[in-house]
Amino acid sequence: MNGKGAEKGISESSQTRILDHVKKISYMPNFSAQGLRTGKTKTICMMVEDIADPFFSSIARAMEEIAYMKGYKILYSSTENNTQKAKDLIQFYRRRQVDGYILAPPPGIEEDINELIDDNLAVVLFDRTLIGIEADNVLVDNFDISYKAVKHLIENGYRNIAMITLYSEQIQMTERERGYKEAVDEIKNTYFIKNIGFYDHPASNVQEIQRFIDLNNNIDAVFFTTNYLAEMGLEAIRNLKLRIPEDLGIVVFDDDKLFRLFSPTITAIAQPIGEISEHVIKLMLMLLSGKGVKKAKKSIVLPAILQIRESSRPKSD
Amino acid sequence: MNGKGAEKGISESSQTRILDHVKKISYMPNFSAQGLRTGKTKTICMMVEDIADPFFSSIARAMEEIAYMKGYKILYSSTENNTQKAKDLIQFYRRRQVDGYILAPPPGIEEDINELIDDNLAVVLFDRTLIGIEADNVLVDNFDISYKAVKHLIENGYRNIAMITLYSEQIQMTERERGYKEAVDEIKNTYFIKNIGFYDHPASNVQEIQRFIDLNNNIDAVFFTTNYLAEMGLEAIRNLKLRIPEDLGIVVFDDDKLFRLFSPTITAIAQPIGEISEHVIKLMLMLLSGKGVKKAKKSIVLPAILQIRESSRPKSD
DNA sequence: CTGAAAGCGCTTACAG
DNA sequence: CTGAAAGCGCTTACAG
Repeated sequence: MNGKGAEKGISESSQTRILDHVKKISYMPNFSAQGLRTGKTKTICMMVEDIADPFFSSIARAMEEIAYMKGYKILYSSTENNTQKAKDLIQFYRRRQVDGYILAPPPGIEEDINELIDDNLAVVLFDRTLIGIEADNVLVDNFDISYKAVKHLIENGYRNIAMITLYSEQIQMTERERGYKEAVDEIKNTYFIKNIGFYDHPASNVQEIQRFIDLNNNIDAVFFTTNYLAEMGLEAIRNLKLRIPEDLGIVVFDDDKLFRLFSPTITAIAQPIGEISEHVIKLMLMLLSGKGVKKAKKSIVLPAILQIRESSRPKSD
Repeated sequence: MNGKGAEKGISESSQTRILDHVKKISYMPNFSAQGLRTGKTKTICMMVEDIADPFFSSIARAMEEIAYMKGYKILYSSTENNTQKAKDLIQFYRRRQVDGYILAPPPGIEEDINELIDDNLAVVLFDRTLIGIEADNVLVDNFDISYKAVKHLIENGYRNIAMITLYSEQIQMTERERGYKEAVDEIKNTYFIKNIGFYDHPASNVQEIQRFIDLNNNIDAVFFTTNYLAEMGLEAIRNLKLRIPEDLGIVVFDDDKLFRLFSPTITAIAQPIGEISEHVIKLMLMLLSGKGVKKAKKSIVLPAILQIRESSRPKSD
């Protein structure tokens, strides 16, 4: 029944007879019992900021598919970027003895992650890392693609480029900021940066962005560092009755299926969902198989793609 | 430790002493052992068409939150509307002894669902039902809101209204079609219906829709019965260089966060995500608590909301 | 090589 | 009322 009939020297006919009977009574091993005996549950948990975010839900879908083929099931949870909720979730999953942890970690859970690793549990981080943690991780080259995106605006004639971003010390965000700054530095211009709170009310954020754009009316382009900031920003721009890209060029970090259908279409940075998912699951399976546990941790950095569309087309003036 | 100290007559000091120690050694009961002993796993599975679809991922997020507070964890899976995959998943979850099944069922799994119910497992359906199944379910009034949506187009002066929908016998889709037909019947006009295959290649679907609109050039409005059909339809309309709503009014079933930011903004039917999720979890918890197991099954039908925007504004001619 | 027995960590029925 | 023992369904080390 474990597929080792041949090497154990059990006759073919016995094997078929037994397997037929197993099929007939539709025997299915009890998972709790297996879990109790082996300590393995064939379950991997995945914690992201928000499972309803298109980026994370697409990743979830892709990972689910790959993991399922390997006999693993994935449990999803949304951390809401909340440190305490993430800590609680980790405890919750430990009780459930999940085999592996795939995390897009919120800030402040360094210690909890290190405990997992110390206890020899499989951990793979993605989208971001935390300082002081040695874990396998899969990242996108946030700095490089952000630099390229802003550089693209510059090459198309935009000069006073603003960045609208979160108040955040998280590495994926600081890297995006670093890319923006490096590109702006090359034209020796000043930064126009507006920070938004993650937990603030969307309506007041729209107001904030609106005021920012209005006050800095020399701005001729905006780089939004996340999709939901862009959503609020597009509303602000609409309220201000500014034309895209004539009055304001736009580039957004994270693509959306609908951006290519906007009028004008929206230039966006597309993260390689499929590749990220594949690498994460591959690293996870390697850890679960026992290989690589003692090895040096791997950090995989993938390139993202700038989807150039109309919202950043060359300035005519 | 089970909170029954008082009624068992254990002194307060002993209680605190024990609980303190429990906390110190951070004891956590083993879930597999509990599951093995009690047959309960405090886990609910949820099977939807595609976890990356914004409608389903929003539902997932909302359900996760409610269930988590009640001590339940949710396992998600995408069926891809594939009968065999759904059957496999059900078997997979049975082995794992999940306590409850929340399903947006694909066609052809009637028997599997009835087996679950016969075995006294908790089952709640949502988004759609299947004929011949007696299970608790939560639906949206697809007929009513579709009727209202098409009626709204008629009231705004549109006369030759097309419907672009899936080839599908699923109840949520046939109800949307029925709503369309009832509204068109009232102006005694003909139906313009284009059916699309769920598994066809998106690019060829865009071509199909384009040809349909082009050939029936008297059409002055389109009702898209799902969000992804609208996505393809908007691309087709763009390719044909038709103006919305001057050349073609638009209403879409399922709202998208970005529809209000389009130019023009897109009129859409918004399903009550929060309410659906609450009702589903409530029914599920009722079944899991043992109440209502033997009771007649409940069918809850919720109203949806028509978000009227610019893509369906009154015709001026 | 094979089959019986031990034990994973709980919960609960039961003897004292 | 309380504490020890049985047993959930597996897997695997071990005796025969």
